[in-house]
Amino acid sequence: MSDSKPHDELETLRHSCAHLMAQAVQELFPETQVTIGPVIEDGFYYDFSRDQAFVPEDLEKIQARMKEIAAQDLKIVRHEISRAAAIKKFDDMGEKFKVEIIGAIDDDEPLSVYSQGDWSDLCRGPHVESTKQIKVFKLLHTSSAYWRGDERNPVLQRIYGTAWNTEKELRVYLKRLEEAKKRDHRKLGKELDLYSVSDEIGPGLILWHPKGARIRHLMEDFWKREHFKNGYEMVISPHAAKIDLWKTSGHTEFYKENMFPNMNIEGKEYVMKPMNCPFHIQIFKTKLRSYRDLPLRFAELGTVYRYERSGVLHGLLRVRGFTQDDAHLFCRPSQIEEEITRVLELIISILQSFGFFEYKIYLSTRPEKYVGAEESWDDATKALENSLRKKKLDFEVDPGEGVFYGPKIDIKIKDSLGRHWQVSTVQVDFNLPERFNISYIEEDGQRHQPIMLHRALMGSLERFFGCLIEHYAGAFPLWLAPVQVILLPITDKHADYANKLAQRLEASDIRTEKDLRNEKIGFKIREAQLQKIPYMIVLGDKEVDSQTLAVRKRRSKETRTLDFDSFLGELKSSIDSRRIDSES
RNA sequence: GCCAGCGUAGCUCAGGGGUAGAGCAACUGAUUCGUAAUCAGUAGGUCGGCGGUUCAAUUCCGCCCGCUGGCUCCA
Repeated sequence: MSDSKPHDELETLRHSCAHLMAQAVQELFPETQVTIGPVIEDGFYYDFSRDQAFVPEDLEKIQARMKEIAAQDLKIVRHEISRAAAIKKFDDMGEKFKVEIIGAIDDDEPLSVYSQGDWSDLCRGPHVESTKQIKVFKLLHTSSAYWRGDERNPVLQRIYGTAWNTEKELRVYLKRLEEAKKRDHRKLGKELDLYSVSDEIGPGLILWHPKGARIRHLMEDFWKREHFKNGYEMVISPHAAKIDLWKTSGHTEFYKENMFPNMNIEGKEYVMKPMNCPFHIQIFKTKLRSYRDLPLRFAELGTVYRYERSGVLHGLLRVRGFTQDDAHLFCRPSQIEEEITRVLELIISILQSFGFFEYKIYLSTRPEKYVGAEESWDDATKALENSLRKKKLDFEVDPGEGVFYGPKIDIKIKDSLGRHWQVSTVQVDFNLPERFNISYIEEDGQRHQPIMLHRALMGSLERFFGCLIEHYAGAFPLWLAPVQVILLPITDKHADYANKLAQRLEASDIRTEKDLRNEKIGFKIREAQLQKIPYMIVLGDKEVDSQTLAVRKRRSKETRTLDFDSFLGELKSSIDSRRIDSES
């Protein structure tokens, strides 16, 4: 089986490698049935039907067998086969999943079988010519998956692997995996004392430790300043509301499976909020709005609670309570494009400030099931598209992938390891204005329904923080570093000078720590380095005598001797410009 | 939630049917030192929880909780 994308050479190799693996598995474990084995980013997987799961030792055996089969130089041959013959062939082999696959293929599409030695598989191809060409590969891990991704279907055993043209490419890839492991925000979160989750509190609920919270405050402060500058007003809403609000909004109908169950307060049902929008709408509704008031931009760092199945929780990236950097814009239809453009500008500017310069942007259009008039959808989609073009942002259209209430733009950031994370989103909403029956008075003196836009830039602060940790491998740029400077006196004779400097730095809003412990300087440097503190200041007799600082940066071993003012000047210029360079 | 694996000191991990061990961290003392680990000592654990098997369970079994890798979904 294969996906429908055109195959490049490496994909063909990987696909053939998946076949090679399937052959090895069936030779070693004859009771196993094959299903599908597509190419994925950086490798491939194959789903097998088998009662027992594969264990790591099995992977070694399978991999060894693959090497043997590859060495046999089996020619990989394609033949077309009639539908009836195909069904009979795979039915005889007891491959009931393959039979099912054939049943799902269009009648007019030719069926092909690829054989290598006595092993064959239904497959569209293409494949390499011989098993011998598959030299560089490694099986990575196993997991389970449902047949066709549906949990009502049988459970399959999946094996993931990777294949490359050269040993060197494989080594580079494995190195990248290792690097990603080192940068894992869960590992760094512990090592740098940024956050934790507690069994006693509950899974998916984050405790921000002082250093993590420090960064969060910096993120929030920056975010708020930028929003005030850009014509937003801050609102604050509670964490729970009566169930009726969510009935009106439609959440109990469309979002129920993601909501925390109701709680009963004096006989009334309340629910933790999974979104902020209904609250902002209530604020909009507290008075009669004129077209002169629009656009109205309500922003909130709003903490929401969503039920996520326990198995999907993941560090900071997938949690049950998180804070969205949310905003809802109410505008006239003619203002959509301008507003979207402004949102896009703000998104790009903020993401760049945090060090993300590459994006993948998706425009999702009307799905099959939708609310609102077709014409409004077309206009809004056009407005989104125009804004993207005006800002010269490359994007892909995801046809029919919009949410039922309106078209949207999603933005994924690319981190320093080339991984993509969904963060920003801008969505047009035709549903809530209708459900809550909101209106404003137009120039014509009549009530009109405003257009409502939802948008988030960082998405969730938790997730964004997780991305930041991994993007910087914990070595935050100076403006974000929880501790910016650490003072390291060589002996306790120099402690007074350190205290004095600390005071002066703190008075200038520099986040400063001092290490007055009775330890050798090498030890203090090592710890500061492991804590990824941007600036280490060594203070000994020389510095005290000359009233200077021996400055060592986290990324270089060189030290420079600076006076206080020029050191402070260097810090300030980096902080004020939110510099993201490898040096700071 | 489902499949698989894991859960031993604050952290990283070893061990294993006869009620536990290392390194780092913590604490105490000595050392006052110039750019990635100074030395010595002390203390620290109902071996995730609850049941079961057994003369005896941290070890074997069951259930529960949590974590990890996936499946599905999404900020």
